[in-house]
Amino acid sequence: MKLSDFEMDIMQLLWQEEPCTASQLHKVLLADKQKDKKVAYTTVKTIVDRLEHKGAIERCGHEGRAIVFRTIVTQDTLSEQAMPSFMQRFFKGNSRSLIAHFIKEEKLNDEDIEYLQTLLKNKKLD
Amino acid sequence: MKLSDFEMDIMQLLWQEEPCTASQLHKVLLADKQKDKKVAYTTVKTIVDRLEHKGAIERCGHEGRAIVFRTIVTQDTLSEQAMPSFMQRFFKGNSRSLIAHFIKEEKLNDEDIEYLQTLLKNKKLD
DNA sequence: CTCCTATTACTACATTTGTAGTGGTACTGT
DNA sequence: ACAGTACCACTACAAATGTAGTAATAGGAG
Repeated sequence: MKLSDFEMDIMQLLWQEEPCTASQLHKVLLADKQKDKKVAYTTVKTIVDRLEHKGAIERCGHEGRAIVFRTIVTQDTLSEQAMPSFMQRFFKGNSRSLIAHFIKEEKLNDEDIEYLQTLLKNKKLD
Repeated sequence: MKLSDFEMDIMQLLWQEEPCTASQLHKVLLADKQKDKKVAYTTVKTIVDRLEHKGAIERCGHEGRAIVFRTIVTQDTLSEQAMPSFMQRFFKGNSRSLIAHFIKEEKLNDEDIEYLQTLLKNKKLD
């Protein structure tokens, strides 16, 4: 399943807020600082419709007249599908340099670092 | 600068092969095992034109009648731009779980692991 | 019960993307 | 010098995407 950027944004919200209605999603989107972009309710609804059509989400009830949705696919499923091609495009499939990039560029606190170190240690033992 | 998937593929080739012409890129694409997909020369040329138009690459000479291109933007520049939104979409900006995902899912040999461990150690010292 | 409003289903449309054809022509081999 | 070919610039077009309007109506407020 391939989702567009905006579709992924909505999925992101749904994973956090589900089950919820299209207008709830719309409100969350508008409330979201960080992005000044305003979209109309119908725009969100269109994306929700497309997600439903693609089988990424489904109806699971009503709230008044509004339809309540929940996700069908998990975040992991989607990222696992998207990851390889993403890697390919940006790091020629070299996972080491991808991970290195993130370790260098992203903010990590000591706890994060220790957690990742543990992961690496376990990986080595396999 | 936002590049599409196919545009990124061509950039990938260019970073490896530059400076080179559209037909050289086409040949490399066709030669590339892994993908059975065949594209016409004109398709590649169209993408090259679009990349030029977007300012991602530029002409740097001729080879017979053919135009030789080279990249303008670097891989780092592009991935740095793409990364935040990618992270956002797939990992809600949580770099720790992104890195964890890759450590768990990707193949890494002992040398890779030791390299990454060193990086983490240095990061901690900052 | 009636009216207002929030929602829905549907339609619309400009852009971007993937994909390729066409017509013209600058080189190249003979 | 001529023909063939490879390459260019331009155009085309369907599908996907971002974005939103419209008509109809179910539910809630009074």
